[in-house]
Amino acid sequence: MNRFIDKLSRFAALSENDIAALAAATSHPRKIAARHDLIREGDRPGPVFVVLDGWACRYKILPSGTRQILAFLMPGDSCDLHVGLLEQMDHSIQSIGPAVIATIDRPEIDRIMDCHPNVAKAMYLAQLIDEGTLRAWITSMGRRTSIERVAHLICELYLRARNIGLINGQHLTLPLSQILLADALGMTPVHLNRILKELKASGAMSLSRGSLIISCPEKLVKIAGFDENYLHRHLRS
Amino acid sequence: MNRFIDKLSRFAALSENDIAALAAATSHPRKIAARHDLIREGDRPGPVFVVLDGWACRYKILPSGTRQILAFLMPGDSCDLHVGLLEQMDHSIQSIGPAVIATIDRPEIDRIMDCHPNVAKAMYLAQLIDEGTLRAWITSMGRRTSIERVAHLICELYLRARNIGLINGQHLTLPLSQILLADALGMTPVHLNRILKELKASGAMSLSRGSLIISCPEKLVKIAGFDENYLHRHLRS
DNA sequence: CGCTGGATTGACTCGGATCAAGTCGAGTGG
DNA sequence: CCACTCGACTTGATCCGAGTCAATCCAGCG
Repeated sequence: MNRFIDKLSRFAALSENDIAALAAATSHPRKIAARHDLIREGDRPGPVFVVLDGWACRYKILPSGTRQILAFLMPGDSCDLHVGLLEQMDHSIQSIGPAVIATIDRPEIDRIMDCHPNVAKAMYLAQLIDEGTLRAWITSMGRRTSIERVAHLICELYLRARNIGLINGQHLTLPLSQILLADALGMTPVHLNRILKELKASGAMSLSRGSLIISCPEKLVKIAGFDENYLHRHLRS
Repeated sequence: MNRFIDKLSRFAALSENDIAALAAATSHPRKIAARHDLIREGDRPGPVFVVLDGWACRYKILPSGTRQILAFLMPGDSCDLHVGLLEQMDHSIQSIGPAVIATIDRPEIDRIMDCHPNVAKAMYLAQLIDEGTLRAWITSMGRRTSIERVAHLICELYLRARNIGLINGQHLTLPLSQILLADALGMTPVHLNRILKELKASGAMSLSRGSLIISCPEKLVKIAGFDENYLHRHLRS
């Protein structure tokens, strides 16, 4: 099972040949320990990373020492195609738990993009969705209250996880500590904890020790003011 | 003078031929009134927009009616290459003042990207920088205090404007009302006004009626904790 | 000259940060 | 098997940055 291929297959019709090329490119993944930096801000970008299993995150550390998480990478997600054009990274990428990561170096990426237009199309779509997600995060941070923001992120993670078949029933295992979530949401862990309590009390959802249960999706969506359009699950035909 | 070509020329060595193709593609721009939506959230994306003169912004409106500005587009900036792949826009784009906008439709973009690899490279770089900017905004909203956030945005706008030759001396004309800036920074106009007063008092900068003067760049950079790396002005050779 | 939208200032409120103690659970080693 | 440790989670008390509400000022303009 290759979640990267699964994901791209949902974005474009891939031929046997396309799939074989992707399988070959990701056929030598590495196992990565938890909390291991794949690349750090300031480093010169190398190959493209593809998360085959486990979760990772993009983040920045500020002069004051605080951290802002910029994105969560789930199984199947990859980082920018063209990073190789840059002189240095403007952020870091770290595994969250233990993970399985493939790397595809620049010549191979270029070859795949040239010879497999449908793969290229799928990767462009993935990138557009990532960008839409960045914009949704800005919107959350700027204009949503903290309970809306938390609910919104949970909606996003739930839908993304469901897209790649990570859900059983209404239950999802989120390998994210409250500290991690707080760093993603731009708030303190203390406050996040209280908000989670509030969400639980409202009957919308509960999250404890990595186990997320959305007891009332409608309620959660309503609290979040969630509009899934930015995840672009309906594609242009 | 074509600011789009100027900008791309700084990202890759363009041949006469490359430049001619870009000039042809942007040879029939339209004049757009102030505060005019080029495209709205939910619309089906059409051609790629290129801002030749004037400023524009990407934004989202929330259910509560508040607005979050997601990016400022300055002369030379364009919007995503591959939007055409999407079924609908996840945000809107609006001119700020009167603007001159060219549109390049999908077949032509595809042709240019295919036949002019250096143009393609330059556009990929532009996109990577836009993405880095989105991440910098998330970092600002999540982890910077409001004075740091304001100073950071001003640093960014100043540098970007300088890159495209919009500066005379230390003076820059920003066609942005305090309301617009507040919507970009995720704060209220009232509070922004007080922060601007504070920045003026500190001797770092002053902004009045669209006229920005950075009286002490070092001070401003220090307040912002500004690191320009995300603008990627030094390119890989 | 009056209208209008942005800029400015003051008074008050409140969401979320900060500081400070715990509590709980999973490993770890004796 | 139990004590110890370490991180994450929880909860309470207090403080402050920023929002809200409201009045006023000001410049451009029909």
